[in-house]
Amino acid sequence: MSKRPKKSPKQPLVEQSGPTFPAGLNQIPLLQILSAQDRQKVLGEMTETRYGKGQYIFREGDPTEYFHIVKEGSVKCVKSSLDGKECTLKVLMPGDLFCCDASAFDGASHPGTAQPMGDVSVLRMKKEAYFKMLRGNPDAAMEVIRYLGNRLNEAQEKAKVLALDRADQRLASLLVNLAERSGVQEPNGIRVSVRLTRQDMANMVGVTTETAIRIMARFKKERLVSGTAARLVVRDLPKLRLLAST
Amino acid sequence: MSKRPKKSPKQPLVEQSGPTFPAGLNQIPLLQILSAQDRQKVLGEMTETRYGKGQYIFREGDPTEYFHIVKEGSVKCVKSSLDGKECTLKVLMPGDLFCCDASAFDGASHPGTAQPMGDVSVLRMKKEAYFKMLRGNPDAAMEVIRYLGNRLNEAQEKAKVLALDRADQRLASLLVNLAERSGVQEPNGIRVSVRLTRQDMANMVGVTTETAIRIMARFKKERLVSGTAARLVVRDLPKLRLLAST
DNA sequence: CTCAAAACATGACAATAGTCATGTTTTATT
DNA sequence: AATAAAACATGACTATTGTCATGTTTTGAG
Repeated sequence: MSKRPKKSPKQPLVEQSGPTFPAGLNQIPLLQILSAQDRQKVLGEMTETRYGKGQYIFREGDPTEYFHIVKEGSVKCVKSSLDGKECTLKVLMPGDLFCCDASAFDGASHPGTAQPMGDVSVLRMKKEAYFKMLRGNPDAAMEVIRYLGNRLNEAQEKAKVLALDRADQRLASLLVNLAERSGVQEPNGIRVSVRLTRQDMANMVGVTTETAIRIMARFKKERLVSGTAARLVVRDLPKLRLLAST
Repeated sequence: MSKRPKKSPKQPLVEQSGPTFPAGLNQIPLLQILSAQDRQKVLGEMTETRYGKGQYIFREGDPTEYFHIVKEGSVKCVKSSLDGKECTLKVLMPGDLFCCDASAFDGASHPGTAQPMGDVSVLRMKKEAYFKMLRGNPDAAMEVIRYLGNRLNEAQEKAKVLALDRADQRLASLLVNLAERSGVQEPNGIRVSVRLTRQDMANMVGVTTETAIRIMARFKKERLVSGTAARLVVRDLPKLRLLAST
């Protein structure tokens, strides 16, 4: 819920074009479903692009031309209101698809902004090629349906939390999700592998930065979490889970 | 956000089994996409069921066995928190699909409750038959992808509104949506064709019933709306739209 | 290493929305 | 038409969260 509009990006996008063959393409369910030859074909049609801090993958209102897959790093999906407040709807991780949906049809424009969180690498493909691929691969189409259904459930669960829970409960839910979905076990707890400032967390649960700071300070005092931003550790998952659903 | 748990339903479901041929099957994009013979086949595999007030189509936690289409009337998708508060995530209208998604896979259970709003008629189909149909009909699969994508965008827009807007703005958004999506032009405004009490509206925007009543009273005084429940009329759509995004 | 920017922190106060209590009106049902 | 149940309404008070101001600490770029 930050009010200060973000500075616009300075550098042009660093682009590494051409067919992408090797590397960490495991982790991507959609590609693994394809037969070896279909996968080669699809990879030949995809371009890998890297983005860094301060850049945008695309912005709210831009025309929709590509289907995307996160290959490395995290990408946040953000929407803004007219008065400059913004909220983060989803953090995409490697293997996540975006613009695999309706916005990609109908010649519409992007309903939100996609922003890298640190350095990321994204695969993308012209939407026409993507649709053709889906039509020719029932397995791929079913995988996309499964994926979108999961995203829809997730989004609805998020709406429920926003509608019914207090700020501290929403933050607790967020921490539980992060620990479960991107947590790394450590001696003193579960470290969240994505760099998240209090402001980021605030934007994810619909509160002001000050409120997020105050609640996190309380959580820290109660030994539920420790650390900030790059070194955020969940120390008591059960208690947080309890708080989230009380 | 009602706290009083709803009374459980008394009557068993009224069921009208067997193949469903005629009637208002226009309005259903997914069926219209199919070839005449595929459509006949699918209709032969679908069962029409009617539900009335106080009944449930399915409840949160029930096992997922069927794919559903709303044929007549409106269905609300509801989630509850442990302490009995509930929120309405979506009102489904004729042509809307539900359980077309991931929850239907994985042998999972329903993430929310589906409740008729007044009398409704629903078509349903065993999920195995549904999946088989999708695999054999790329056009149908693409339509479901398109549909799910739209639902996801809608859910994310809803999350944004819940995260960033005040109660009166959220209610204004709701009224704008209702007027646009189920509105009937009338001499003094746009009547909302779904019966909606203040409590229903409260559950849709994540406020208490009292707050919804107070805000609606204010809107009435300002001539933005008139009427209650069965006769809710939006009198000044532009002003509401403005308020929603201010 | 330096220094500016970003992130974190905290207090005082204001605005918003929830809670509880109570009463009236409307709506269905017999 | 009678009557019980829902829905609508309103006041008084409380809890939660936002706003604004100000200061400290941490981080990252040069």
